[in-house]
Formats: sequence, structure tokens, C-alpha cells
Amino acid sequence: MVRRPVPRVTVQRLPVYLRCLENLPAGQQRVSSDELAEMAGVLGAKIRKDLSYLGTHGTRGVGYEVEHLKHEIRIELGLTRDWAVVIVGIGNLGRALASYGGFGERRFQVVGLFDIDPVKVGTQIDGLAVESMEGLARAVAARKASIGIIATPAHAAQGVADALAAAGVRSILNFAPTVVKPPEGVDVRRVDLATELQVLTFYLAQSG
Amino acid sequence: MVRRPVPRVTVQRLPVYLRCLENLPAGQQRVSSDELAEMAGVLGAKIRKDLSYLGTHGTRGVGYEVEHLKHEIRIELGLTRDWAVVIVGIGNLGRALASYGGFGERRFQVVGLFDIDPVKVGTQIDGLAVESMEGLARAVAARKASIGIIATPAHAAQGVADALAAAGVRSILNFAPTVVKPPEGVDVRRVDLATELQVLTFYLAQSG
DNA sequence: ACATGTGAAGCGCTTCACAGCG
DNA sequence: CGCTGTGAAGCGCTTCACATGT
Repeated sequence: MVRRPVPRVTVQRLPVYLRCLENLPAGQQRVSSDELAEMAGVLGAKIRKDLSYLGTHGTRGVGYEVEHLKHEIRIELGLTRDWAVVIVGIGNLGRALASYGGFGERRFQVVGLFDIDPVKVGTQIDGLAVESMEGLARAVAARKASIGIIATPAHAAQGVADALAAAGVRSILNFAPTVVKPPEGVDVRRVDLATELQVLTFYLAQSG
Repeated sequence: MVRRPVPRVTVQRLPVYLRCLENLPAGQQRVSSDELAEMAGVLGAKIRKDLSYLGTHGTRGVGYEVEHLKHEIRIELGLTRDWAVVIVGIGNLGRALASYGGFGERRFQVVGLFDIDPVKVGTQIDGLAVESMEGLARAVAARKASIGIIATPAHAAQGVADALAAAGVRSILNFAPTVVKPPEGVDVRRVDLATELQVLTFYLAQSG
């Protein structure tokens, strides 16, 4: 009812709920918390508590209006407008991210690809040319990019993060296998393959 | 001192600590909790508490022996043996993962690449041939793979997870943008680009 | 003197359990 | 009745603060 701050963990689950809602059969108009919970792999009470932070109103005895709920979550996540994204580091991973189809659907637009390697500069990926690092600051400003993706080797990541921040990027997704110290006023999230694998092996090693 | 169970969050941080230790100057023999904390972006007390779960012994007034600590963390994470990994879904992302350099250093060996597309089957990536899904079960068993990576489209992920589980894989890293219901006895971790971006936009949208 | 190891307090999230309402 | 919305209890993690050991 009253609008309390949304807990971080809830923010992390909202995209999952949204995806589950989008996967519902086209005709389905209502969904209960238990039904959504089953799809998302959580408990019904967690769904209800999470949604309560949005000030959402389901209907008691009935459930949630699917379209209305999707809309509310999209508003909350800032998905009712477009976000311009630049990718720095066009190696294997950077290329894969550049051609990742899931961007457009969700209102993320890749507006720039950057690499330090002169051989790569000028290469086209899905109709977008790789640019040199010199053009980064101008491009971020001109194309109003607020999100930067780092897909460089570990040793280059901090420098790139600082350059992105200086250029005006306010959120960074770091795929480089290293800890990046967040520049002032910039939100950095880490996605780390090696870390995830090592967590898996911990539990593998435990059980035998 | 007494060996209590290691909290999940601690397990997730151990790979980060390990990487920081590996990045220390070659000659450095000792490290304090505050020094390591600075590198990892956490508080010193958290390092000490995390390490205390491993039954580690630093030296009061001095710090931790770098080599000894690295060894202890590697043992804890099961990184003193090799782990065989198969990758299913050889699209852009699957290819990038297949050529990811960080595997070998950390004792992960990619022993199989699988895709449902006959056009891709037979293709070589870094000296490894893409195989058809029919060979999955036999390959997992013969090559003793205990980790599977899913890099398929969302709609195929659950089926692949079940197939991997049936073949004997005990841990799965899911890159497909969907929630996978963990098969009995299998540990599934999700790495999801779209989710991470949406978390970023939440905080972007909040601040203006 | 200095840095670790750890009880204890504090905090945030999860889960319960049920009141509230259609 | 059925399902939501939510106080309250429970739980696990973080942080503090200092006793402990070198």
C-alpha cells in the first residue's frame, strides 16, 4: 500500500517474473501468485511480498491481471523507454553479445562497439562498425548511452570502466574476470563465468 | 576453529578472493585481511569471517600466507582436480564460451560441444568438433563430464537440462534466458544477461 | 603493537500464518 | 470460498568491537 523502498533482492527477481509472465499462453488473462511462483521457482508468498513493494493490486480470491502486472513491472524496471548500450572489447564474447538477439525485444539498443585493436576497428557486426577507443567519449555523449558493457581482458577492465564513467555512462555490466572498483556515481554489476563454475565445483567437491 | 558449514554467500566470494590473491605481485608472501578486502571490494571483517569457515589460520599481528591461503581456497572449491565440461548450443554465445581462455587455467576442460543443427555438427572450434545431440549421453559418460553449460535458445533449455541430468551431469550453468527447473540431484546456476541489464535499468530509472 | 578470530548485535530477507476482501 | 496483502517470527548474513595470540 504505502510505497516502501524495493529491496535489492526483489529487484533481481522482477526480471524473472516479467519473463515468466511473457511466457504465459497468449489468452491467459489472470495469474495467481502460486502459479507464477511455480514458473519462477519460488514460493507464492515471495511473489506476493515482492509485488507488494510495487504497490500492485491483485484481486483477492482471483489473482493478478497479466497485462496490468507486466506493465507495472516494466515501469518499475524502466523498460518503457529505450536504453542505449555500448560494448567495449570485441573478442569472442563481445561479438556474441553484439549479436545477442534478446536486446531489441527489451528496449536495449546497441549503439556502439569499441576495441583497442586496430585490426578489428572497421569490422562490421550485425550492421554496426567496430570503432576505436578514441571515439568512445564522443560516441557515448552523442548517442546518449547510459549503459556500458565491458568484455575486455581482465587487465583492461578498470581503465575501460573509468573511461566509460568519464564519458557519462552510469551503469556498467562487467564480463571481464576481475573486480572493478565502481567509479563515483556508477553502478557496476559483474557477470563472471569462472566464478560461477567455481561455485559449482564447490558443491560438486562437497558431495563426492 | 571448529568446521561449521560454509554459507552460500561465502562460497560465492571465495573465487573472487582467489583471483585477487593470484593478482598479487609475485614476490608478496603475506597479505592482511584489510589488504585483500580492498582488492575484493569488501570489508576486512568479512574476509576474516569467510576464511574462518575454512578453518584457515592466519597469523595474528601478521596476516595470511599467500601461497597457503590460495591452496586452501583451491581445495575448498575443488580446484585441485580437473573438471570435464560439455557445452550444449553452439550459437554465438556457445562458440564464445567454447573458445574462452579462462577454462584451462582453472582446471576446467571442455570435452564436448553439442548442437541440434546438422549444419553445425562437424564444425571445428578450437580443435574440438561439434557433435549431434544423439551422442550426448554416451559422451558425458565416456568423458566423465560432471558439468554442463546450456547456451541454447530459451525454449530448448529445460529439455537440454533434463538430458544432461539423465546423462549423469551433476551441475549445470544455464545461459539460456529462462528459468530451468533443476532435475533431481542437479545443481543449476543461471547467468542471464537480460536480467542483469534490467536490474541496471531499475536503478537508472530510479535516479532520474 | 598489530592483525586475526569470533561472540554478539544489527539488519535485511524469507517464510509463516492469517486477517482482509472480492 | 479463494487468493491477496501483510504483520510477525525466523533465519542467515553483515558488521561491530574486542579478546586473543604472536
